[in-house]
Amino acid sequence: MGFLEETEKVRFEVKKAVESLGYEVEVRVEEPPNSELGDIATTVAFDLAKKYGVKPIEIAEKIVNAINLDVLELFKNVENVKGFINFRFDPNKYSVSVLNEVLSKGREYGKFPIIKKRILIEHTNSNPNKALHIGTLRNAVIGDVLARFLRFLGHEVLVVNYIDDSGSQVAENIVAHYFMKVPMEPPEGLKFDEYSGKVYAEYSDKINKDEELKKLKSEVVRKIEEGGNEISEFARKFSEEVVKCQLETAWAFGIFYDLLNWETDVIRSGIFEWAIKKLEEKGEVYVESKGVNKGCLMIRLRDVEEFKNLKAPDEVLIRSDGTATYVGKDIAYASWKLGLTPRKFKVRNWLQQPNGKSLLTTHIDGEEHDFPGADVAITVVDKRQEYPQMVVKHALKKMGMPPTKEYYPYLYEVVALSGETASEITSLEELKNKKVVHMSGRKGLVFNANDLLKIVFQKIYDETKKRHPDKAEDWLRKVSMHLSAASIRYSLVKTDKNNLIIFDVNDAVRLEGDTGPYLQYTYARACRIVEKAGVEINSVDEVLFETSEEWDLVKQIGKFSWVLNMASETLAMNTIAVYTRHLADSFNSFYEKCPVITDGVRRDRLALVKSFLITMGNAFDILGIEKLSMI
RNA sequence: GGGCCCGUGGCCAAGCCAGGAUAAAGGCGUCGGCCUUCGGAGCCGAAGAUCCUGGGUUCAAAUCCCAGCGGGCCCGCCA
Repeated sequence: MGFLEETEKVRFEVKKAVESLGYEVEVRVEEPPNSELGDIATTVAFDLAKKYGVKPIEIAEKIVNAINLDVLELFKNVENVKGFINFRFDPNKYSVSVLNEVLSKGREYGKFPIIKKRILIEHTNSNPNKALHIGTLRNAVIGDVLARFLRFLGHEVLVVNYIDDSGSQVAENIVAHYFMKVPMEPPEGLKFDEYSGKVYAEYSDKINKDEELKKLKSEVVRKIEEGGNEISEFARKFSEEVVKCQLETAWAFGIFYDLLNWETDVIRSGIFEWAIKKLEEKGEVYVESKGVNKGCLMIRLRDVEEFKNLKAPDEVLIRSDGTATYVGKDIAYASWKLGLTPRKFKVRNWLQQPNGKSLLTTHIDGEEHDFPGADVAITVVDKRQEYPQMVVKHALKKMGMPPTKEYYPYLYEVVALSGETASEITSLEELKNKKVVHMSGRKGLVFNANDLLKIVFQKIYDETKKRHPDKAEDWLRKVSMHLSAASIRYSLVKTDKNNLIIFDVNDAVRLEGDTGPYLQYTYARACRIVEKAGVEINSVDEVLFETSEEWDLVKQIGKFSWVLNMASETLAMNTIAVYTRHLADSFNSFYEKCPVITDGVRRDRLALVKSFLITMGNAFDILGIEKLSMI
């Protein structure tokens, strides 16, 4: 069995030994700082020392003597080192066990028993009036990896993308196109989503600084919400055009969805109305009679402990002009996610995705969508939206969300630009010396995901062609595309979600070191060995490993499910990316030192290479990295 | 005014939530090696760190607590 199972066995045996000595304590196991000391360790002796006033070294000695090593078949010994109790694997036995586990489980390797849940993951959530940029891409990649991961573990996962088609951003584009007669045709060379982003940047300020146009915008929002009129039809068509472009970008990165939820449909389905009524019944909303929010429907939040110190904790749900705010609609939408509302969306098939699955979209003319509600609703949103997400969470509680349900805002830090990159894309010299430049759609200061993909692709294509001058153009393009997408995905997911990413183009096109191409290169060179060996191998009886590189690789492979188990608790997807790189590092060191094919084929080493490929492949599936046998 | 996040070699960064062993992965960059054996997008080696500062808790602190400093963000009839 793998590391996860063996740590559990050790924990159990240590606990038994401790109890046999008449003590009671929680036993924790960990990895020693270096493998000279052992493979699994516990500091339980120190805990007992504190709790019972005994000497750690002495109690550790007693525990070691009380442990029945016969039960721990894969271990060679256990010893007391200054109070630390260290277990050491028998390398041959553990290697055989790990390799057979991997070879027999294949694509299932890494899974562990779970309590299966229905999980809804919402990600991407770009306003449908602009192209995806590297910030929304971080959102989409994190969400996609989460979805792939939770599916891999065996959960039932529904991936949705919320289309904010009734907000003020789209309304501004509609004012520009519909009333100010800005043409709908993008100029040569621009996709529709890129074009609409430019129109938004150009007209947003104009509209908001002009009272007449602002009134028009408010009217547009109202019309869009009402539906069944010329403006709402026009707006839906506009948004659909943008969303199609955004989807093409997402697909290029291997990101797919199950359902698109349109904000206007939150209103038209009656879900919004239901949610407001529910809050009214509970006495949690009121109409403001004075001050800046006069005439608005507010939700009362001043009674919530964590909002106590805010200047104005109550939040607007319906504006004085009768239109709904984003938060208002999001509360209603969240009540649907968790199955609190009896109202249903109507949905229909919209597009066929390149992964073969069709994409559903909410639509007024669709069929009723049968979704019983998720146990857990994960919303991937950037940190700036923490406050409104908390509002949603508390509103759900006020509506009577059962404690078995969980609303989980999955927060991550944004992507900003380095001064260098910001000044390059805007030709504004003054930005050059800044360390951080935040992107802004309104200012047109954004780095689009497509543009990044093009730049990375060019670099990778040139490199691939140099290495394979005789390969067909089709192959070169396909492989380069997979490498480019993986490269960008990896760079976005390997960083801790709480860290601000300062994006710099020069760094983004790197192919060496801690990069996606490095991982895929490693995978491909392992494929070459298996191919050349030409020997089927599905199990091993014994191994003759004698190098530390072989042993390190076995241990790394064995740790996969242990890493996934931790990730399932923290939902920190970067830990899976970091593990995957460690795994590649171990393989490359092994590769240099340990030939598999010499006079004949070393069967044990070949089994190790195959096990590596299976493990790495499963990790790639979770990270959304294509498994290429040649790059 | 209130709140959240980040601070680890020149730069980027793992580890922090669940504290341990002589205090610390990896990458970029710098320097030196390795293609007549499975792909050099690789490997091996060297130099480079007051883990922001000061207190505290503890047998043990990069990790937990408190205060401060520096950077980013949120508190809108935007989303």
